[in-house]
Amino acid sequence: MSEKSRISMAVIRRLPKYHRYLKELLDKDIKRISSKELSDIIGFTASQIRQDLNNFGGFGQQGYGYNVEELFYEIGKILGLDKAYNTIIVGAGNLGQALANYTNFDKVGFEVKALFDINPKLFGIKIRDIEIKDMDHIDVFIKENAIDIAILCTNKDSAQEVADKLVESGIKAIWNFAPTDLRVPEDVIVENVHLVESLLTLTYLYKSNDE
Amino acid sequence: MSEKSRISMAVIRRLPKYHRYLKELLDKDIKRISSKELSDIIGFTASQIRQDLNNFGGFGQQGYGYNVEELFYEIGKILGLDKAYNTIIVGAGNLGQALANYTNFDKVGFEVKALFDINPKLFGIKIRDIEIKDMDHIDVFIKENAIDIAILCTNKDSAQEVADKLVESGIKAIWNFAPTDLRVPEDVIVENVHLVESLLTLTYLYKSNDE
DNA sequence: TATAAATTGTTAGGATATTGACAATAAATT
DNA sequence: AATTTATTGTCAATATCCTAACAATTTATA
Repeated sequence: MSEKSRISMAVIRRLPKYHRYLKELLDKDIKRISSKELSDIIGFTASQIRQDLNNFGGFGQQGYGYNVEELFYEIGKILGLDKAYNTIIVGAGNLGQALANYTNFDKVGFEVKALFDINPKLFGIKIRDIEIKDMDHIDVFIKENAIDIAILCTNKDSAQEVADKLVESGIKAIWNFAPTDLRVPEDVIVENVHLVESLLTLTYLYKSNDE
Repeated sequence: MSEKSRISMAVIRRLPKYHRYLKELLDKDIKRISSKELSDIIGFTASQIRQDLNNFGGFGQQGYGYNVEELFYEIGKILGLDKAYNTIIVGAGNLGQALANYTNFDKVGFEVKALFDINPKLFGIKIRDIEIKDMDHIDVFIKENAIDIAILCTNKDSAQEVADKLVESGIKAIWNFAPTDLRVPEDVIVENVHLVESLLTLTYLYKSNDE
């Protein structure tokens, strides 16, 4: 059961960024890096980097720094990238279809097993070999295909209803693109991508920029 | 010029959420709301709500609460929604095209004036009357159409180069969907939507959930 | 109209997050 | 081999953010 995490969300949200930058270093064949050097490229203070990493273990070595390959691997493991994830996309509108086409997720081990929609006209259509299926059969599909993550791309009005159905079917992780907040049981994780909120943050900053 | 903002990012990122919830109240014809009631539906503490709002002025009234319509309007103004924005989408791949189709932005006053790409096969194609144009002519278009915001949907490798071009053309606000961090002058605002980072946050929490 | 109830704006206190400093230790240099 | 340099992990100090409390004031009730 969900033991209260001692790691703050601030730290957790920085982890993927470490992972991304370490991947770039790895691609450039850089073998080692100090917190100071990493600070220069990633923009966090060296102190913060050391403290963040130390939440999970002493990956570095005094006088040397961090081994890039090892650290990349370790952070990947912390993020859960030591396993592959089966996902489905619920809502096969523009955004759902675009995400089905988005291959950046594949790279890190996410496979989209199917899209679901309520519109019969879409049933059977394939996006990159991923078939759009009838929402009515989603619960069976989730169980038979060991789906870990549901990517919710419906409109605002259907989102909660669909989320309820996903939870009933045993889904424990929802990546929510619908512009609303979902009510789910405690043991279900929801990560929101609220595009409009992001855009309004941009306009706020844009506006404040020349005041 | 960019006077140092006294409002913390934590507050700024909550504003769009207030705006969204107030819109819902407005749609339900609710005329007034107290910080306590808002707290119950939005999930922040009443104290935080009052303090957040008070950064921008005393919108409430003792013994009464807040007038929903007024507060919605005021927060909209704070977020810069008292004007319309002209935008372009740069990179007409799946994501770019999906965003061109995404009508949720229109609702709050954003108009996509054109898409741009380097692929000649796409030139002239229209998404909802929005034409895909040749990237080579982007600078002229930006100036002639008073573009405020560029929505960057290229791949990682072209992102910086394209951003440079946008900045040269006078763009001061970039909504970045490319999975990389952009280097831009101080007076250019970048708001990132790093989908992979969001997804990895989800897997982290998912994994930690049953440990 | 007088009193009670509701609710804000704001101050102060507490919690959390970030940064600075440094002893401990490894690597590099002489 | 001894000395210098680099760099971590960690503790302490600072800064930021959030919550609790309450006087001031309005609304609702008697």
